[in-house]
Amino acid sequence: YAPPNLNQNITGPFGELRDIYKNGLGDNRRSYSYHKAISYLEKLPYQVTSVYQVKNAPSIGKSLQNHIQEILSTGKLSKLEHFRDDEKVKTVSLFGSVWGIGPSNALKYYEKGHRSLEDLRHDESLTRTQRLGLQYFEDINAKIPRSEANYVENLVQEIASAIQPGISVVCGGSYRRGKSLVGDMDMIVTHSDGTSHKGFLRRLIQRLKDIDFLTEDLLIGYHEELNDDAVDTYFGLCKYPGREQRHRIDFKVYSWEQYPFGLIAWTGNDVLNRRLRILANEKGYKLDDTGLYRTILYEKHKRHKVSKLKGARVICKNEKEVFEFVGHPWLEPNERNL
DNA sequence: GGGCCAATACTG
DNA sequence: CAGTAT
DNA sequence: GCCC
Repeated sequence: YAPPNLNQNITGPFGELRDIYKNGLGDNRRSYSYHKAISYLEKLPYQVTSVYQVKNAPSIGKSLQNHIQEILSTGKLSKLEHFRDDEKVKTVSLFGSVWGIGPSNALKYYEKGHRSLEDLRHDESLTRTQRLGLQYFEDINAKIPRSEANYVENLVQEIASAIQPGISVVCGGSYRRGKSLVGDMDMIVTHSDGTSHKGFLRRLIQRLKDIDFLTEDLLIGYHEELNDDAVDTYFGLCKYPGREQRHRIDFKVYSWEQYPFGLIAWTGNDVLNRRLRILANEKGYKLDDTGLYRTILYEKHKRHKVSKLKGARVICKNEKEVFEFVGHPWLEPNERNL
């Protein structure tokens, strides 16, 4: 799945702005607006040659229309040019694209006088994960061919099965959505007997380190077996035997009951996740990667503040039932590139 | 003018 | 607790 | 940023 994208002249600059707002300025909402517009534009079956063609497009309002108009008539986008010329914006945005460095620390490092990733490398105050993010900056940012993700999915499934028969490993994310290139690998793990997933991640990770597949840890979250709804999590880097190139890989282990929700959440895309959660909200439910729950309005005595709590869980045995329950038309994974 | 997904978990 | 990430 |  690799749509041609006939509007790269527009989505290119928009993509840069999206990254600047997200990584440099920490403005996720504005970044998300560009994200949605890009998503819409890159799937158009024709090239936009006049701003009238997007007059009524969803996610493209007054401001983005003006941007498109400017690109069509001048071939450039002054807003972006301005950012490009702004060393502070440019640098902070670059720093913020390092794994482990967010907008706040990106600014902090800039104000300390750093101007390049090389400068950053010499800073003593980097945390362990920031150092890793920096060390493998190129590797982490490199797209992964679909074939390699497929190989990893099979490899991990095989090893997982050997440890615990019946374990299921699925590679989610953009891989499951059918993309020909993926950013990272999101492995979703479960077991149909409802209990064998407990404590499994620790064993899997150990095994994957033994064979030199997992190389660096970024985040580990193992839980006690008593805690039923906690999700064991692992973020890290991996590589192929005989190769040094690292890839970002995540593991999430769900109970059989949570599995359909985990699968949806980790398959995405994020636009769909938000849409589903808003729909659930409107029906008086809360949706996340572990389940669908009745919303309980909880009136705090002080003030008129009303907060929401998770109530009774709705059982869904597969993704379809979740879509159906919240009232969203069913989408195959490869139709979820919204 | 104000909401915009949601909850959790790690790190320092 | 603030920051970061998913 | 978009959309009520």
